[in-house]
Amino acid sequence: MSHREGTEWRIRVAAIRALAKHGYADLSIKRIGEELGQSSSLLYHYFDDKDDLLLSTLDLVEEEFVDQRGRDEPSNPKEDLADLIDAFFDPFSVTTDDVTTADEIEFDVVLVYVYAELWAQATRDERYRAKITELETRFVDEITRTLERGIEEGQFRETPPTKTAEHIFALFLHELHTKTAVDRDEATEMTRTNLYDLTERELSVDLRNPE
Amino acid sequence: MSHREGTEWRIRVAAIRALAKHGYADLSIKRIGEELGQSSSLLYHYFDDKDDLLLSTLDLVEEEFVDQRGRDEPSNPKEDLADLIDAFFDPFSVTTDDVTTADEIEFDVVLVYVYAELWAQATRDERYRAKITELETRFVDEITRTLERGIEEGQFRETPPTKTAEHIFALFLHELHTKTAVDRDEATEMTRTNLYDLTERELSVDLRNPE
Amino acid sequence: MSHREGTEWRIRVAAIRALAKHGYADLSIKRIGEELGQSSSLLYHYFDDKDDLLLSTLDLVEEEFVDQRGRDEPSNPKEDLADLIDAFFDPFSVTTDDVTTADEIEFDVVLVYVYAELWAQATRDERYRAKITELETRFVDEITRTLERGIEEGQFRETPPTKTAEHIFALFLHELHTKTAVDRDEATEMTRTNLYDLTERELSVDLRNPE
Amino acid sequence: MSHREGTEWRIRVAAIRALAKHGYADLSIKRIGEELGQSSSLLYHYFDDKDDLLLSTLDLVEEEFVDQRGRDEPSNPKEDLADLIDAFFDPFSVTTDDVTTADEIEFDVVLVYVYAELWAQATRDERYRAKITELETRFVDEITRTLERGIEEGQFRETPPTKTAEHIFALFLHELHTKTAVDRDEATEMTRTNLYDLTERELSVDLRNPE
DNA sequence: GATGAATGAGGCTTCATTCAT
DNA sequence: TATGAATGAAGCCTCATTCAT
Repeated sequence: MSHREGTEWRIRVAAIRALAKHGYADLSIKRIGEELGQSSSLLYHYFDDKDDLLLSTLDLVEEEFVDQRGRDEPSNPKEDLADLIDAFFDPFSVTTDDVTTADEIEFDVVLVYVYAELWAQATRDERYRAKITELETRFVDEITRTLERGIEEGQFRETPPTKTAEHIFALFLHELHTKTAVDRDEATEMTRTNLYDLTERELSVDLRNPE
Repeated sequence: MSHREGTEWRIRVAAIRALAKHGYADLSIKRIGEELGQSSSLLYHYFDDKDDLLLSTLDLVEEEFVDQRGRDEPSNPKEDLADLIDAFFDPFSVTTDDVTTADEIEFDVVLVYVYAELWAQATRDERYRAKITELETRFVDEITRTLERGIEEGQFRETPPTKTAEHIFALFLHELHTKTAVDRDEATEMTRTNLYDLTERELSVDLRNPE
Repeated sequence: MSHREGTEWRIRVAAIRALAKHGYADLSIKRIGEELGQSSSLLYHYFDDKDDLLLSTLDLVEEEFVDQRGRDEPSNPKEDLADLIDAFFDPFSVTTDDVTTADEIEFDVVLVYVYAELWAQATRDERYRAKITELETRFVDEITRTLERGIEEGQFRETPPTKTAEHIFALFLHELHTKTAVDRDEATEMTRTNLYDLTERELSVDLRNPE
Repeated sequence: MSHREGTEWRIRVAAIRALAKHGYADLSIKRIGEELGQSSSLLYHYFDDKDDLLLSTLDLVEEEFVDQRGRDEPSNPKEDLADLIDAFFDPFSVTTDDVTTADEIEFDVVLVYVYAELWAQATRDERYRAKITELETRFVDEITRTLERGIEEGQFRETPPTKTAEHIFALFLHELHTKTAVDRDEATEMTRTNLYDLTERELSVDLRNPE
């Protein structure tokens, strides 16, 4: 995949890693250069300015997401839904401390943290908001389509797919938030339970016990 | 109430307003001074440094929250739950643009935006994380207690209160996120629906149609 | 005179000296700080930015000019004209090398060099152009008024005062230019001759030989 | 004419145009590259560094000047003087705004603006001063020679040619200055008048009314 | 002949903070 | 209590230049 090579791509990756490590508020051009292992002024050959680079970072998050999603052919809705949930929850097995400290974190882990990091910017900058909106729309759409397929195929109970997809996404956010921003261990334990209860009730399907 | 007066309190309020207006990443001592209408060096008489002030800001968020909660005697669990939900959703009738632009925003509106603003910091700074954790614990506890009271009084169906409270909180987060960080109107419309469906199903109570 | 004191005034003076020493193109905030003997960031307490400071510099040139002019009561037109010419030519007894090297140059000498330095900016920046225009207008007006007085009093021959004043100013520019920008010694020697010939012919008065 | 071709010549032209457009203080290698439409690093094949290029730029100004002058055989001194004056005044029919904005300005127009731009540099850099000195000497010499021919042929009154030539040049400078650096319309109108009065008086010849 | 990658130095400006008053 | 003066560090970005291709 050609877009996974070249200096421009390396800079974007460095920006993402630096963002995960230091956070948006403490992210400096200098630190991106350090993460890159090259002169910080180099990035001005490839991006207009800091904002341009950071915005493009969100494109990379999306590209990765698309690549990851497009990898497997959709087949069994129930399994697809389970996979999607796992893919979302997996990164959180890596703790925040690891992310802010370690040097070599797997990329999909880092991406989740970057996402959380840029929420706050989306509140004030419409460019960030537009990108994040698109990303989430895509994500929720994919859940919705999986639900629809399951309903068509009679695997899931009939339920308003959009509403249920949004509900699932809400529980994802809860997980993301409690894992990254607070120390409420009892809460994080509850997310999956609530998620499985939800699917059970809404879809009449139990994702926990694959028979 | 003594803690609502004096220069120290005014500084904290100014910090909160400046935080809501500019965001954590673009919050400077100078801007707090501007919001305060006094010299920025004044705050060094009352706080050790910027961090100290900002941290103390979270105390104020908590104080306000406590005051607000403690105002009314708990009475009817169903009504209490409905009030709690309304209190959370109300601030979002004020748009993000208003918050970042206007000068005189009602305080409880500002607080919600500040809260979203500080999530990201909590990821990296344990002091923020501790405060936010405490705040959320308190908030979820209150929901839990309300549910427990309702169950005791037979107003709600028997349900694991902690789990359900956490589920309600997840939907609160969803609302907070979609209202502040993305333009997904269809999503924001769905939050309340999901919330009411949840209470109906879990608690066998319909908060929408007070008979 | 109160405007001749205080940090703001000292900064403007430092800017002027640095401008004379290094020239507009090589004038940096750092160098102004060095000339001032204080931190370069200090100037941001008194001026919005570099441009603001430099523009204000021209105000100082004007203030000095006004003060200098307003010092003596106008009396004898012939003597006044001679004084005015001397005041303009005097600074050029200090060579360019002195200005760019020495530390303590008399202020009215420096001002002339600053003036030449900012011409080029006036071509591109209307704010500079406006200030320089005003300054020159004032200067030529004063020459004009002196001529008018001389004509009224019968000391000078009847001549269109505006046109002659402008002609005199043209010869001033010639002096300024040849003294600062080129090594054409024969030209500089000729300026005064041309100037005296002009007054003799136009005004029927010989400024060289006060009888 | 070989010196009017090739990449080196194109680079010099680009430098001149960029100089006229942005001014010396804001002239960067990058901008020259943009004006050239090629990579900025190209110029390091033809010039040692920025200074070298800019200095060579003045050679081009001189070459153009020489070409322009050498074009016609000197014939009638009176007509030659009139032509010379016209050639100097013509470029100023193009306004400063045009020069700093438009893309395709006639070359002799641009040259005048470049000349004014480099005065300030000549004050501090002897290499610039040497070139500008030579250029002006040549220019004034040509005026002087024209005057001498006119005197020899009896077309002009006997007058010290050097002094008068310098006086004419002073009025040229006045025109250059008022047209480029200030908004003093009344002054620019007066320059020609003064110039014609001068020739009439000094040379007993009226350039305005060719009978 | 021509380019794009790369860099270190330096540009302007904002920042958090201290201090004397 | 409150302020304005003052500063050093750091921020983002542009610059002139070199080098490999």
